Parts: sequence; structure tokens; C-alpha cells
Amino acid sequence: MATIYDVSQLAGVSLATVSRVMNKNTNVSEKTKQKVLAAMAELGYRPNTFAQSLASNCSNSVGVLVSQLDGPYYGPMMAEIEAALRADNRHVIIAVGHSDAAQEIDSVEFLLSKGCDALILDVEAISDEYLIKLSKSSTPIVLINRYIAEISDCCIYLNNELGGYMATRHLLDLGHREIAYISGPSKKHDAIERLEGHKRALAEVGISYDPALCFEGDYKEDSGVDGMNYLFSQNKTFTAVVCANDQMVSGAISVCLERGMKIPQELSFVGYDNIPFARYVSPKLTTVNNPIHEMGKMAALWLLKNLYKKDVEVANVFEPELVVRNSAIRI
Amino acid sequence: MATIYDVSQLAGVSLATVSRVMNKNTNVSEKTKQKVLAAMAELGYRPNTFAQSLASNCSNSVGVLVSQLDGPYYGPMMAEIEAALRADNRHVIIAVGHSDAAQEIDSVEFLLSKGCDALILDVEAISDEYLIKLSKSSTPIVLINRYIAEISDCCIYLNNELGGYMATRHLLDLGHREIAYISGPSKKHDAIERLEGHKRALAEVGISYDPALCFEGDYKEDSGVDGMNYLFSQNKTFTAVVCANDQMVSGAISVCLERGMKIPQELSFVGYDNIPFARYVSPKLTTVNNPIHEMGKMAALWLLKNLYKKDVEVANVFEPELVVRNSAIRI
DNA sequence: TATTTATGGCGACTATTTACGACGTTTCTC
DNA sequence: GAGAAACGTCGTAAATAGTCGCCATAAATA
Repeated sequence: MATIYDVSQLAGVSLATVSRVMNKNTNVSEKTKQKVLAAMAELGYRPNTFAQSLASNCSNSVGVLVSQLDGPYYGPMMAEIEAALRADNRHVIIAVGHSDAAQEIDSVEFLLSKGCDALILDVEAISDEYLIKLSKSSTPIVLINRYIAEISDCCIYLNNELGGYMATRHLLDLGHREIAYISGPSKKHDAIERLEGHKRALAEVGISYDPALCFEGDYKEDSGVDGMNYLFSQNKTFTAVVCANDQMVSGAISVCLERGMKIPQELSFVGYDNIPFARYVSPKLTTVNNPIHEMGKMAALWLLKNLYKKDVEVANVFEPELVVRNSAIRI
Repeated sequence: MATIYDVSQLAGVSLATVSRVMNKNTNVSEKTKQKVLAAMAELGYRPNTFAQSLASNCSNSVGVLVSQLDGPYYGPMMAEIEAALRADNRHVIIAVGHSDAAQEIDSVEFLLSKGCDALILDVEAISDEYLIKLSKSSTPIVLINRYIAEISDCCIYLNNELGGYMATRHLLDLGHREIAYISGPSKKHDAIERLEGHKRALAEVGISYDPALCFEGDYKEDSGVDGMNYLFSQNKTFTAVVCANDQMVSGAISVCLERGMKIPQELSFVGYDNIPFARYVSPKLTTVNNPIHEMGKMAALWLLKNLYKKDVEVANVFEPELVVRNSAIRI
């Protein structure tokens, strides 16, 4: 493999000049530049990334830590992050935290040890303190789906409370008054916030929140199944169910269909996230849009702006939007 | 940050000895080893990845190129690759090819320029010739979902023809004789092979393949919708539809349900891939299992064995399996 | 002539790997 | 029992391929 030395020899210039051409920062005459470029082309020269990183202490890589890679949720986010960073010739290194504090910390250390310039984190179990401390170290971090007041500048998040409110409000507007809720895990921030929104909507019309009509799931399809079975076992009446994500709706609806119920005629459902499949299941899901791909893109842009000094606009907080389809009807 | 030099000073040994302790390959006396380890701990020493890569010409990184990151298909694969490589302290760099030859080649070059030790490729548009040439270069590659005879050793693939055969055979066994087919794009290898299997199954029972009952989709939900509308417009009778993947089944079924049809009573469906959602849509899909996560894992193990010299077992070819659920019934 | 611009040259620097060789101890052979 | 070979252990120094900054110098411009 040709080195920068070979290029300088062939072009008849010094090492410094070759470096100047590559990093296009200082003045080089057009003629010299062309000579160097020609030499590079002739030799098929590629700068050695390892040496560049060593000398500049910059790897042009960003570590992305997510809870999981399978499932419908993180793919779109990763896609946007990859695209935005790739367009600026940076690469992304992935790691998985499995929503477990020890594994998440381990993953952060792993990414750091690999020399990432920055980290994009979608973590659930790591404590605020750890993240605050981490953000003060030399490696910048961006948090997706999480708000920590002390480091709010590097947080990209959705107004989950509002989303939870919108879901329930929609059902109330359709005349529903007995509304069950299948929640996400109570240790996850977004699950708590969505439930808060649900409660606020109920309170707004003077309905008191009934814990017996609430089941705590884990965001997976199976817990939608469990939740539905639990709700039916309560011997309480309800005309609608809000689920804290679309996957649990899908599990919940499958239980109803197996019992021969007609959806949405006998029971209305509202989901959350608007995952791609929400449009193709039957009935098509009424759900709250979670602009996860936009947040991924924004996290990448944040780094481009703050770390790599590109001139781009960034936003921190995103608003949910209700997507009305066919799974919830007027009572 | 402490360097290897600091460690050697504190431990009172040479640089080489510290390096030997880290790489535990050559003989170091237990006493010396302990001294070095103690010095490392005291200094909180972390080897500099960039310098390691420069000196050893090995980055411990593997580039993974897939067609897309969103969608239900690649997540499980990436998850397995990440887990297997991570367990051996290697990291994965991702890139997206968008099923386009120019972009795929660009992505390969990109990953190569980033100093990957090896590449895992799930590419559709790149030519066999390019891949054969690439495999002869110094960077090893592994191909997922593709078979090229000349470099069969580094191909990890599914017997797609057999899967296509199984899908149609299942319907034939249930008594169906008029079977429509919604295919994947005719330029994709797996789509062609699956269709071949379909034809073989038909031929086996003496049914001639009718092109009018076949629609070419693009593997996305919407083309399942288009395919179904096309089939209904043909004024031909059919009692079952095979789709070349589950996403198209989902689109196709949604058309039928909107027309008020009962599925599977009026029309049977068989899909392909067994994506997670296949279990939760209604009716639950009868489909052909595509062990994509196992293939991902195998690709990683292949590298562990052939590149990083770990002692593991690898398999190249995977067999599909029919998963019988509720979307296809006896006629 | 003074000032700016372009370029060369040199060396410091980055943190590690690795080939080679040195040194001392053990073991084997005659 | 002595000399030689083998071996384990460890250090030295070269190599890795760039970046970066300083200074000197030459050419172009004002």
C-alpha cells in the first residue's frame, strides 16, 4: 500500500505539502495541488486511517448504543444516524445494552475503549448520575429518548406525556369513558410519562384513574396478550384500551380476535409509536406517531454541529402526533 | 492518559514485556506479569486503540453491509452478529447499500477505507465478478444470503428454492390446485430461487405454471397490496396465494379484509421469512422460516474461525422450515 | 523594496508491535 | 564433569503512517 511518502516522492513535493492538500486548510497553489492529486490517483493512494487516528486523536467514528437491534423500533433510528454520519464520511459502531444497567455501562466502556469520538445513547437503565458524569468527560454524548435537566442540551427527546394524553384524549372525544391501559415497564421513563399523560386526560374530564384497569407490560407483544387476559379477568367493563406501544396492541388485539370479538366494534384500541406494521395489521391501528427516525437524524446532526463543527440546525424536543386509523371508533 | 511507557517505568520492565503481558502470547514469568498488572491497575491504564491498530495493522473491527436497516429483516441478523463479535471484543461498523449496485460498491469502499479487518455483506446488486475479485483481496469477506460457486466457502445461505417448494407444496397438500404467486423483484437471487421452488412443486403434481397468476412485487407491504389488486383484476379463480415474503402477505391480506373477505376461509395464504410479526397478525401467518439470525451468527463465527483463529464450528448452508399457523387451510 | 503567499525541510509526536538478539539457566551428551 | 545446545525470559530498536508546527526560503505581488 502506498504511503504519503510515496506520494510526495512521485509528485516531487514534501510530505507537508501532501498533508496540506489532503486537509485543504492552508494555502497550496492550484498547480501543486493538481500534481499531488495526480500522484495520489496514480498510486491509488489511500490515507492510512490508523495513522490518521493516532496522530490526530480522532477516529471519525461514533458509537451508537441501543437497547436492542431486533424489533421494529431501532432500525429506522439507526438508518437515519448512519445516513447522516456517512454523508460526512464518519462511521458508526454499534453496541447493544439490553435495557440492563450493567450491560449498558459495559457497552459504554466498550465503545469508549474502541476510540469513538462521541456516543449516541438510547439507554434506559443507566442512572442519571452516571450519564451526567459521562457527559463531563472528554467524549461528547447525545441522549435519545431521555431528558436530564442538568444536561438538557445534549438530550433529544419526545414529549411522551403529551403523547399519552393525546391517545386517551382521542378516545374520550369519541365518547369512551371506561378506558383500560396497558403500560410499559414502570422503570422506564417513557412508560411512566405516557401513563402520566393518560391520567391527565382522564382527570381533565373528571374520571378517576382506576389501577385495576391498568396492566404493566414490558413493551413486547406477549405482554399485550397477558395484559388483555388480565383485563378480562377483572370483571370490569371497559370500551377501549390504550396500549403504551403498538407491539402490545398487536398482542392484545390477537387475544380479542381469538375470542371471536369484533375489533373495533366491540372494543377500541389506541397504540403508540406508529411502527411500520401499524398500517398493515387489521384493523389498521390508530396510534401516536413517535418520530424516532427524526430523532436519530437529529442526534447525528447534533454531533455534526457540536463535535465536527458543521453548520446545521438542531432541535432537541419533538412533539407526538395522533395518527387516526381504524382501531378506535365512536361509541 | 497513561501510556504503555508509564506502565513499563512503574513496573521496572521494558515496553516489550508490557506488550507481552497484554497479548499473553509469549512467555513471561508469573512474577513479572504480576508487577506489570499491578502497575496497569495503579495507573488505570487503557491501551490506545489507534496505536494498536497502527502497529498491528488490525483494527478488530468488522464492517457489516446490509440493504436496509429499517424493516423487520435485518435487525435480528445484526443483533446476532454484534453479540458474537462483541463477545470476542471486536466491534461492528455498519453501512447501508439500499439494494443499489453503485451504493453497494461505494459502501464496500467506505468500509475498506475505515480499516475493517473483514466484511460481512448482504448485497443484492453487486455482480458476482466484483465479489469474486473482492474476495481475493487481502480483506476477507463473508456473503450472507448469496451463493457464488467460485467462492462457496465464504457464502452463508439459505436453500431458497426448497423454501419456495415447501410453501407451495403445503398448499397442494391441503388440496389447493389454483395457486397464485406474488414474487419478489426478478433481479434478486432469492426471489428467483423461491419462484423456482414454487414451479417445481406445481410441476410435481402436473400443474402447469400460469404467468397470469404471478405478480412481481418488491418485497414491501405496498406491493402485496398491488399484487392482490392485480390478481383480482385477472378474472381467474384461485384458492390460495403464496407470497415471497411476509410483508407482502400482510399487504395482500389487508386488501382482502377491506373487501370483506374471510381469511383463510375464502383464501389461503402462505408467506416466507417468519418475521416476528407473523405470529401477531390476524390470522397468524403460515410461513417458511428463514433463520436469518442464525445466518448472521454463523457469519460472525466464520470470521472468528477463519480470521481471528478461534476454534469454532461453522456451517454454510441453512435449510428452511415450514411454520404452520392459521392463514392457510384445507380446501 | 516591502509584504504576502507558497513550499520545503526537519523533527517531534502518537503508542504500540515485533524481529532480533542477549543473557542466564537447565539439560543433554560424551 | 565439562562443553554445547536448548530454552525461557527480557530488552533494544526499528517500524508503523500519518499530523503538526516551526522556521527558512523562494517567488509573486503591491
